Amino acid sequence: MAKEEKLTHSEENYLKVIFQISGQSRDRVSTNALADKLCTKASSITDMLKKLADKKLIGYKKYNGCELTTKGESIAVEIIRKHRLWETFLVSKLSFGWDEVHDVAEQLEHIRSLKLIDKLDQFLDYPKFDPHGDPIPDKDGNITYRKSKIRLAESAVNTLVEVVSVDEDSQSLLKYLDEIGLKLGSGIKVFERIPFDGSLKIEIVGGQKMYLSEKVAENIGVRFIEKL
Amino acid sequence: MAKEEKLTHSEENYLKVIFQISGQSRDRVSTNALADKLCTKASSITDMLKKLADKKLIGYKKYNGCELTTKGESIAVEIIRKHRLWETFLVSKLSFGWDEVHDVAEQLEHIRSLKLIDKLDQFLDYPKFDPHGDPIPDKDGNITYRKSKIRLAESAVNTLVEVVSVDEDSQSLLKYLDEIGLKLGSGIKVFERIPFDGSLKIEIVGGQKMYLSEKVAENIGVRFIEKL
DNA sequence: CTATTTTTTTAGACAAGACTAAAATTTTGG
DNA sequence: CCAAAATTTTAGTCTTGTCTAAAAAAATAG
Repeated sequence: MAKEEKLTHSEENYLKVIFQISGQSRDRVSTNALADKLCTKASSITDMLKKLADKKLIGYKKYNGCELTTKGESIAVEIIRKHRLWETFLVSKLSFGWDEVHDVAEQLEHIRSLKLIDKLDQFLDYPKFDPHGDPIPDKDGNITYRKSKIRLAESAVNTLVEVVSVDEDSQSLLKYLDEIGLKLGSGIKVFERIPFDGSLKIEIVGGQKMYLSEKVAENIGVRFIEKL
Repeated sequence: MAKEEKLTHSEENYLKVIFQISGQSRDRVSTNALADKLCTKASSITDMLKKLADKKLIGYKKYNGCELTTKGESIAVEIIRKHRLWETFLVSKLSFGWDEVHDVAEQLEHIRSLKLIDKLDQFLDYPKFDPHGDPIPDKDGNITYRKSKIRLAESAVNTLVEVVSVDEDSQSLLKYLDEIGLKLGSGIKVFERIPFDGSLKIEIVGGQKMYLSEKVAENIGVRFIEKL
């Protein structure tokens, strides 16, 4: 049993965001990157990084960013597990839209209860993915990433791909995707990439032909299905 | 639309506890009573009462306790609504025991979402009472108290009564009631009140004959059924 | 390779919410 | 009615997490 010093919501948030920014590759995370994502000033970040380093949750070297320790990572993953399970609950049981769950889940992810999350997981029948297509870590913190996932912005032209995830951070993006009828599982035919602005000429299978900006395409995860 | 200044968890807790202590009769609440219930020092209470008074959530006069304003009361009732709905969720959907829900609900009651609570209410099919038998305020803040409810400690001898509520504050009480097989809806035959310590000789209908201490009997709400 | 720009850290301040110790007020008991 | 006891408030301190402004280090450009 490690010492179960409990963290504040704020500390938990920092760990979560460090995890998210560092990505699968576990890169070191810069102070400014955190300030951006957390909407605070760099000086506040520095303060907190010192505290987290004291608690052995991150490695931190002045002017050289930080990275999670094993302990810090396992806490971060736990928070992400909670976040994604709650999102799943909100969508599948309370019929929230996928664009409405993020803010509420940001609050719910900090509820402390040994029992609650496992019961919720069970109640939801052990879902593997959340409403945005992101994998839900299991009880032991294992995350099974979809190895074949790429960004729509990077997919080749003249291919058919399937939408497997969308970035959940922006409500307005999700609303827009809703409007154009793009969902998880949708097929997308990629016809052409416009050199000028990187936008894509596509067809949502069973739906409309249209152009998607590069920025939108960067926030959509797909897997390759076939050449056209 | 009133100004929707949002309150901290702490402020919400104060309002909730002021409501609970003042009871149906809306009595003024003393500083010490709050300190006891909130497990803080009286000086901390004074500080907070000043803040709440500034925000017009309570009436406060030095050395004379406080009482909720209309605005404060409606916020308190909202928190209680959330608390009781979450408890109901935990017990009826996640199969928590009635003795396990209080602490988690104390956290969940502070989740802020316009939509969440109404959706939850709907999901639970608009329950009228929580797992401890307390009434759940409706969307508009109306609470329908059971007018016929008395404390078991005060019920007459040689009567049959029905358990309609138990105080939820103490996990150990609830566990004990579980052990002796006492539930909401249980019938209790009250045979005798021992003058020495106020304990009661009872029979749980369909269960055992036994003695209940006065302290336990004070925490059980019942309604009269018939004379024996 | 130095000068400027960018990033990061330090120093000092503040608000929230708690605490302790001491002072003030109210209540109570003879 | 006055003295002791209980309650409540004030004053000053602490921690957490944020901020601004200024200093320090690193990165970049000519």
